[in-house]
Amino acid sequence: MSCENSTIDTLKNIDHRLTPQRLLLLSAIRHSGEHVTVTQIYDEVKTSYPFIDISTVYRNVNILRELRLISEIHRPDGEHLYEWVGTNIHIHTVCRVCNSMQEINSQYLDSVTEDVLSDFGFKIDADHLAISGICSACQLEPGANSDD
Amino acid sequence: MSCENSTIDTLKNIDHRLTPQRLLLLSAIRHSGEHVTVTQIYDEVKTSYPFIDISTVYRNVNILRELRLISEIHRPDGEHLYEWVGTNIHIHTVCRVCNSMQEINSQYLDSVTEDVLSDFGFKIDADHLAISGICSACQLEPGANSDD
DNA sequence: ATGGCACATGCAAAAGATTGCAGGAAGAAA
DNA sequence: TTTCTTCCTGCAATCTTTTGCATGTGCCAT
Repeated sequence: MSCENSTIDTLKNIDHRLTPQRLLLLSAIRHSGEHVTVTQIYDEVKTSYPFIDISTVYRNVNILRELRLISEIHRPDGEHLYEWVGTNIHIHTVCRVCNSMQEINSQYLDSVTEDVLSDFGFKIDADHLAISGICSACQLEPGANSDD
Repeated sequence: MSCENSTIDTLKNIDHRLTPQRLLLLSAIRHSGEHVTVTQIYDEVKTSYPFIDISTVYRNVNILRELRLISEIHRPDGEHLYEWVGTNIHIHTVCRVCNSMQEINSQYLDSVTEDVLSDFGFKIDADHLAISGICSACQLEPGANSDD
């Protein structure tokens, strides 16, 4: 799996080890091509290594998140999703009615990022934000748009 | 407690009942004046009504969130915080290093909100967003700012 | 004031997520 | 290859959050 090389370097450079479990987990997230839950990762890894423990998945997911190799998205319904952070940097919109997600270019945040940095010195992570709202389809549904 | 009147109306208008537990819980969140966890709400309510169950707190917090009477903030460390949604509409910045939070005016999001609405038809909830990043203090710490 | 319905509550059990620990293994050095 | 250190894993126990159920209660209609 040559596509894992940069990841391997990233891990090695900061004193993290390449265990079979971790590689399988990385591969499962990377090749899922979408946003996955801890349970989905667990189930996927179990198909090739049935002895893996769920706590290993939780621990690794947190480590990879801290290393910013994967990003964590909080859906309005509380579910946590994880996705590979590749070269395709983007942010998400998440509909709070139907939970659908859409990727949008992170450049949409450029002006906010600039303003907040100059006014507060706060440096926004523009690479894994999930913005809650209502998608166009759900705005057409009667009642879905009532914010009163 | 006259300040609860508008809340009472909001609940009554949509088929939700005013139980003593719910009122105590509402009051606890409203008068805390800051962002609180489920456990903090539970402890606070218990001082005046020791028989309340933690599941009641969880259930009510979710109901109130769906009604958008309170907002839920996801800290980078995974903790969920709740705060009263009053007239002071704002968004939060949350430092992923020290977890400190700062309120900023939601007008900072106006341009993004406009752009995303016109380009995708997605209507952003600009009233309870928590933006992850690094605060000015933590940017000065050696190592905290390494994004490589 | 009373009756009835639907929602809310408390309890207990289940499901989901985290943590401590002892053994095992990755990676560096010789 | 061998040894050593440090991190990682699986297991079990624990903590947190959610859910099912029977009972209780707010609130509308009468």
